[in-house]
Amino acid sequence: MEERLASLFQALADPNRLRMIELLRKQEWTVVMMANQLGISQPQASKHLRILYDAGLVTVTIDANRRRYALKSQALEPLDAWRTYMARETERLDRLETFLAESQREENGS
Amino acid sequence: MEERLASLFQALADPNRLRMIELLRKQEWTVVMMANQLGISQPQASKHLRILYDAGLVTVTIDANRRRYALKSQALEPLDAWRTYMARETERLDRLETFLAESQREENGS
DNA sequence: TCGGAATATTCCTAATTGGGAATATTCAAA
DNA sequence: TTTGAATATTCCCAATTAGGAATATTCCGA
Repeated sequence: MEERLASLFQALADPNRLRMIELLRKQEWTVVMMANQLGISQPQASKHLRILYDAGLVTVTIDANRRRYALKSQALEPLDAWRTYMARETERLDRLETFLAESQREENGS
Repeated sequence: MEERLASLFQALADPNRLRMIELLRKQEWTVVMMANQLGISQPQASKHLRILYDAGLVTVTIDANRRRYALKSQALEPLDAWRTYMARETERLDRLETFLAESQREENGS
């Protein structure tokens, strides 16, 4: 269950990969473009993009000598769903806390 | 910059910690309660809660012998902000892609 | 005051990870 | 066909991490 979401978070849990994803918002990037933009080595760029690919966060288009990496934006949707879920339950918690606090005051007669 | 968000994701990048946060939606939990609920050892529960605490995701109330851990729900807000940011730019990208695709068709005269 | 419960911490180990360096592969261009 | 660019992969190392076991500390209740 949570393994799936945890591995999504794991893929996002690196500054360079977050920067990659943010760059991919705007356009497709090749590995070397990405490496230059981020100031990291080409192998590092390849590795991080591989991790994003394995996590289903990007797609690859083979274009002759190059690979064009693109954002698979719907891959971030589980994150939204989780936040919605959390927000809903947290709201319920807030109501519960209010209720309990009032009950407590009544019990204590104060 | 992204380091901050990356470390938030890092704190969430573990199934047990995700489960903890989900349990904390509903009520406060002590370490032993949490360990029993998740089927993990007490030290493991302590360690994971410590990580969540260091990430600013939970608060601790010292209650005599016990610690009551509670969710600090606003700590998840940067996540929402990032998603909003990403969604906005991605939408722009979608429009750009449509535009480029049309330009391409015009260039190719097809 | 003493025993037990609740908790955090430390030590250890196996696994994972980020980054560097080197290299193999593929493909386009000369 | 040869050269160079683009990319992925492998090997290596240092750092981090999850989990188990043991233990120290704190505090409540008998």
